[in-house]
Amino acid sequence: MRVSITDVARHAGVTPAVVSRVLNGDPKLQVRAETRDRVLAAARDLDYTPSHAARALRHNRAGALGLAVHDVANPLYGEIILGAQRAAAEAGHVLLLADIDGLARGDETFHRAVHGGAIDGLLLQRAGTPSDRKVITTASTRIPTVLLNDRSESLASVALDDAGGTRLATQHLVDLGHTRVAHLKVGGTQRSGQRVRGWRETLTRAGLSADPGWLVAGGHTVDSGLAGMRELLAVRPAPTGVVVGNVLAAIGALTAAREAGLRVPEDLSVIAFHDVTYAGHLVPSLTAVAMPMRELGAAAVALLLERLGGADPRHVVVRDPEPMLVARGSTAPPPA
Amino acid sequence: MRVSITDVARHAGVTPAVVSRVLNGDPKLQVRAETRDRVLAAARDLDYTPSHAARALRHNRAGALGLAVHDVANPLYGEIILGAQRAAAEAGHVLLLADIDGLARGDETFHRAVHGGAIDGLLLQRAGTPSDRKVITTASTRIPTVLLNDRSESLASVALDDAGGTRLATQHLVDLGHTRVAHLKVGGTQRSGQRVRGWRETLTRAGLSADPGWLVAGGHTVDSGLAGMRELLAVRPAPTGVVVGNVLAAIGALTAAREAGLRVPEDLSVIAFHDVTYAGHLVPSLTAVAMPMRELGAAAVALLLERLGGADPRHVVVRDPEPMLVARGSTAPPPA
DNA sequence: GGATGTAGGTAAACCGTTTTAATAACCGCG
DNA sequence: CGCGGTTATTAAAACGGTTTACCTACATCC
Repeated sequence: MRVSITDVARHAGVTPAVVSRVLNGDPKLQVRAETRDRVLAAARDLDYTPSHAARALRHNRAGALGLAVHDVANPLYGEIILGAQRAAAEAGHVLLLADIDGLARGDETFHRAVHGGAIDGLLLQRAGTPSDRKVITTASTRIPTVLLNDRSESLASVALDDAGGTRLATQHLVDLGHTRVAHLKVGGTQRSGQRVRGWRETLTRAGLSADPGWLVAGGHTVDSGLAGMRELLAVRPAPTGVVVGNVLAAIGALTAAREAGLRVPEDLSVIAFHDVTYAGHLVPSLTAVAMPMRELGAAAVALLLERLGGADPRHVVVRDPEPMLVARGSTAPPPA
Repeated sequence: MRVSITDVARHAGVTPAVVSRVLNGDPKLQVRAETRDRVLAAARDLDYTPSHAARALRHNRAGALGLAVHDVANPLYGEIILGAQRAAAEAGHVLLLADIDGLARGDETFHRAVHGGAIDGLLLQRAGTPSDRKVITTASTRIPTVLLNDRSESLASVALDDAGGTRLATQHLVDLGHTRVAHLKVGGTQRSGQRVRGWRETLTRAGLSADPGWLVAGGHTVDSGLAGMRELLAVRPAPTGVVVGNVLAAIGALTAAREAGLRVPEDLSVIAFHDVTYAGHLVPSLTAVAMPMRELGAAAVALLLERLGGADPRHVVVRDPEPMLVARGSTAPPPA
């Protein structure tokens, strides 16, 4: 049996009201120190924990946040999830995980969770698929929603300093002496645009050309990077360095280069946006720009809680810590 | 405002009781078809969804399951999480994510979630750290708990066919003609023992020696694989093939071999337990035994639900689909 | 025509907390 | 001694469902 507040009350010789008010520190409560102590002792003795459901019912808030992503198994999302989970726990909220593609397949559980008030707010990592739209409309009309890695006019959102990170990556290649630098971008989202901007600006500022032919669409999977790189390798004049918008895509890009008989970094330099633990163990080891994914997740939770507090939706860019260049073996000066 | 069951009742001209019983399909309810239709129509028109909290309070079960892992960002765990999440959703339960190391650091949120009845049961992927013990004692006395990738006498548990997978990997090397096959095991857990058994049995059955010197402890990180492999490379007589207990450790092992000037697979064959999407893009591409991680997650949820239904704890081994050999470029016949 | 049955509901308690308004006990004061 | 003012505590409603027991028509049967 659960031990309820009534049990504690009986044990302490008071009514449930007193127990509740003591335990929650009601400032309007006047109570003798001795009574307070009896209540606290009883609660401790019985190992009392308030019922989550009863609280949720009474307060009309669940103390839970939802997190919906496309690919739980993607290590980058994993970092976001970790950051979000910790921040939520710190704030006394639990984090509930959902799978966007599952949801959109008419997953009734999610609908019930949102409309039934099982979660107070939603973090959403969309990827531009049709599923996203469905999920957003289901959720955002009922509960505050925060977009991760994205920007929106109507909803709150958090993003990384995509432009800054790409600038850093591009500048690294420029500093090495590259004059023909391509960009394998990640997709058609807003953040992709920021990255393109970072790439273009850096080249322009260095007096170099940002040839549109060097801007090719990849994706955030190994295969999309492979395909994008194959495409890019056919472009003339051929670039000597490429900024890849995602670390998994970069792995595919390395494969494509190898297929084409190009040596990395001697013939072609590759630098990835995002870093992963094993990047240093690839062959060649992969130079990357590490982005604060964990902090992104934490910031998203903070923003969501802020919204739950009644604040207006806003857009936040996570710049702390800054994007960091991790120079490894896949970048070098261009061939002479 | 939320639309409550009372609103629906008023709209349909009946009492809340009828609405509840119609919507939940109470077999003991006698109702005219016309009335039933009115109720259903009202519920649809008002877009009614029952309150999660109220149900949870009344039924004394939350409709939520907890999943606690050590490393959310680990791609292997990601697969488990995905499988569990989908299975839970299918069964009408939501999945709640927790971070074991966070929990053990005196995370009050988790304690409140378990003791407050926010989750009905817990899936736990332990790793043999002291944190695990704390979490287990917190949870398992209050709610049914299922151990993932492990075995226990007192608790329910699910595991993979670790012995079978290792047999498959070892046999692959034996078939290629290797006679000196080492095993870089993953740790001190029960499942590690199963793998050692698979390795030993296969070699013995082939009339080969399972030299204790060829059994070295690694781990499930890149670094632990690196360290373990360095150790193994000092052993004489040197093995010509090695079965690595984890794919991340295998990546570290490849690095160690490269450091030592060994060519893979010409001088040394490496095969990993577990497969990941990018394994084919490593250099050399990594031969691996793919294990049904997603199904493991799903089976764990099924077992937990079974326990919630009152069944006794039992141990389940997920054998469907079977471990599958994915032959790639890191294995070849031994040097002549 | 009174007992019996059955279809079609309804009333009310209950789950565990929180919170507001009310009340009892006590005190000093005139 | 009766009154106002604290101080300490309580009673009760409310949150939104579910469920059991009960009630009311109406029809049936002998």
